[in-house]
Amino acid sequence: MAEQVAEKSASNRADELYRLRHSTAHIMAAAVLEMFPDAKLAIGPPIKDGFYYDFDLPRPISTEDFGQLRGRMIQLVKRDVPFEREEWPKDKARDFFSDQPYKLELIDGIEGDTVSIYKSGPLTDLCAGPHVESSGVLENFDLLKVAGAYWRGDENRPMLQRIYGTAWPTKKELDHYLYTIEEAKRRDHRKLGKELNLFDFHELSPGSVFWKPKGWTAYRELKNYFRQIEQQQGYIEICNPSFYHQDLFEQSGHLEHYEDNMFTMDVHGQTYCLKPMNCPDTMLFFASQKRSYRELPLRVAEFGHLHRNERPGALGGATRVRQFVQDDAHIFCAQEHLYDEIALFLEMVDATYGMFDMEYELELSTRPDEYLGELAMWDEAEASLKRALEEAGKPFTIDEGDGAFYGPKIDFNVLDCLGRDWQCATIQLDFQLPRRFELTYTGADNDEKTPIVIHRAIAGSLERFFAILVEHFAGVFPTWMAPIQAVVIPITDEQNDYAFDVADRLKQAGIRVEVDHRSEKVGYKIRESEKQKIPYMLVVGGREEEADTVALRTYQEGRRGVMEIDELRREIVEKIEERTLDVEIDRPDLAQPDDAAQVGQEMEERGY
RNA sequence: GCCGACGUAGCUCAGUGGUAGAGCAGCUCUCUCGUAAAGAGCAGGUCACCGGUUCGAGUCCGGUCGUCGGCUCCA
Repeated sequence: MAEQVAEKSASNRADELYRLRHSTAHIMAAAVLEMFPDAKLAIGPPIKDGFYYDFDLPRPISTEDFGQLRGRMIQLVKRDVPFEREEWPKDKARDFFSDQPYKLELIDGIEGDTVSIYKSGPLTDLCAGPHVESSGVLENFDLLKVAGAYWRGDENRPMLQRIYGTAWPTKKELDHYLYTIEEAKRRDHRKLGKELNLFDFHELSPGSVFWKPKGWTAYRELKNYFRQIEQQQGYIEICNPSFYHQDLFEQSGHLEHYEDNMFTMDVHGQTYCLKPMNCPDTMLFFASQKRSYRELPLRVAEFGHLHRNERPGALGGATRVRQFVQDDAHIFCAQEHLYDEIALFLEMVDATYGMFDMEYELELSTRPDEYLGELAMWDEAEASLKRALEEAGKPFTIDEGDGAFYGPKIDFNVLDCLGRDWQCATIQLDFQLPRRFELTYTGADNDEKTPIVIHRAIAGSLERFFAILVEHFAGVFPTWMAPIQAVVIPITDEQNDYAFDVADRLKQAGIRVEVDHRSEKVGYKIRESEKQKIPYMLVVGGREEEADTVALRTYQEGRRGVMEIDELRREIVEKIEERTLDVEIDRPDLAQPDDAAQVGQEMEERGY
């Protein structure tokens, strides 16, 4: 019952935001028409957090035009122009929109003999509605950015200019939203990566991460974690080459489907390719010896370096790169292993994301219209996936028909600080690849059988996952991942020897510790350590040296007072060994006022 | 790849056609200091790259590369 009420109120809220944002889009279109009477209008829907409208304009528009555009919109809001709905026969609409080619195309796509029209001030627009009653309530908006967008999302059709804006019922919500945008920029992994000296980029290798010592240390810790849980779950790890004769990808089918994304090179008259995925060469591993049913399920991990030739405009930070490593593994198994393998993987994903306190969403994609393999196999595989999901007790959505032609899959999406969702973990069943490589194992009945392959990754791209973690933590790594876990700060040069002695004692326990022995004041060194987000700061002066202690300050808790070195060492070592999440995940900037996230999801589901 | 914006010192950024600037970081010296910035001095630039206009280009124009925001694609 309570749930129903909540649903209803979210619905009302979604309706309100829908009307508000959709109407603001119309007001913007009206203002654009005032500025550019020849503008051709495309579509202007509400979206999560705001709205956009696509235009075909006589000249490029830029944020420099926002002042004027905003001013004209405010005028329309102040005039409180009503939104009036009319129902027109299609012929009348075609006549009216005769110089608006995109509207004409939309009219042709609408069912029935009539279309609905909304008039608001100078704008008469083809629109299904609904809208607010009049524009007076639309005062809490702002214009955000301009972007290019293809008409109907088709890259073969004209490129339009899209203006993005945001709109809220109250000034408070608008201000909060604008604040979240600023706050999100502050924790952008590209900015933090530079400030914390984690990684770099260089134009001589676009789309590649240059790992610096600090970032590489944290990255290695992350990779070690994946190695460890895989090893605990009975995975074996291999390391194969990065480039292959193209025949490998001919056989796997990648050349046919993926060639545009592959780097190829001529080697003594033969064509070689950098591998874009680990699957084909893992097939070679399986085929490298005679296999028995006793070996199954065979879980083979490979942290291979992958190269994909992304289009220049698609690159971005460490989240979208040309070379990366996946925490990839392929499980060779029989039909009867499917359920257990899927269930085991769901546990691993949940444990990992839980360890980082990350939210994620699950989506099951089922058999597409064009598929390969036997129907019965598909049905059984999908049933296994569904049952594992249900028994894991996590909510999931089903995307019917969105599976790959070679098998169904589950995708796991996590949200980054900008609210973008990234596909990280994935588990895909594959009935085709083993056949293409003619893989077999000997069954208990001495028959040769074809295994099923499961592709799976928890982080997906380690580079991307690392970037998401940086944003998630706002640069404050838990102690086990921190590049420098402790810094010893002598108060004067007198304590330098003692400081190095303390550092040595911690180093012996495997703790990453440095001594800041520069001739600077304590305050200065503390400030530097705070800025570098070092979890443990150990101040040593005359008193500490005398008593063989340190004055402890931590990033999370501030001053903690004097501590014995053994006790401190135990505390840090335990956190490292347990991989304790000893940082607060600070999400105030991610929090939406009330239920905007739910509303956003609902709007998405309705196809707004 | 497409649309748009941007590219000046290691970093953050000033510089509207007439001698390339600041803060921080770096180096040297002084200070030896008790929990988020001590002081002084020095050094640091082919203004992304290529071409054009001009007596003269960081500045104007064209191209290339890169970065960013989107679109398309996607881990």
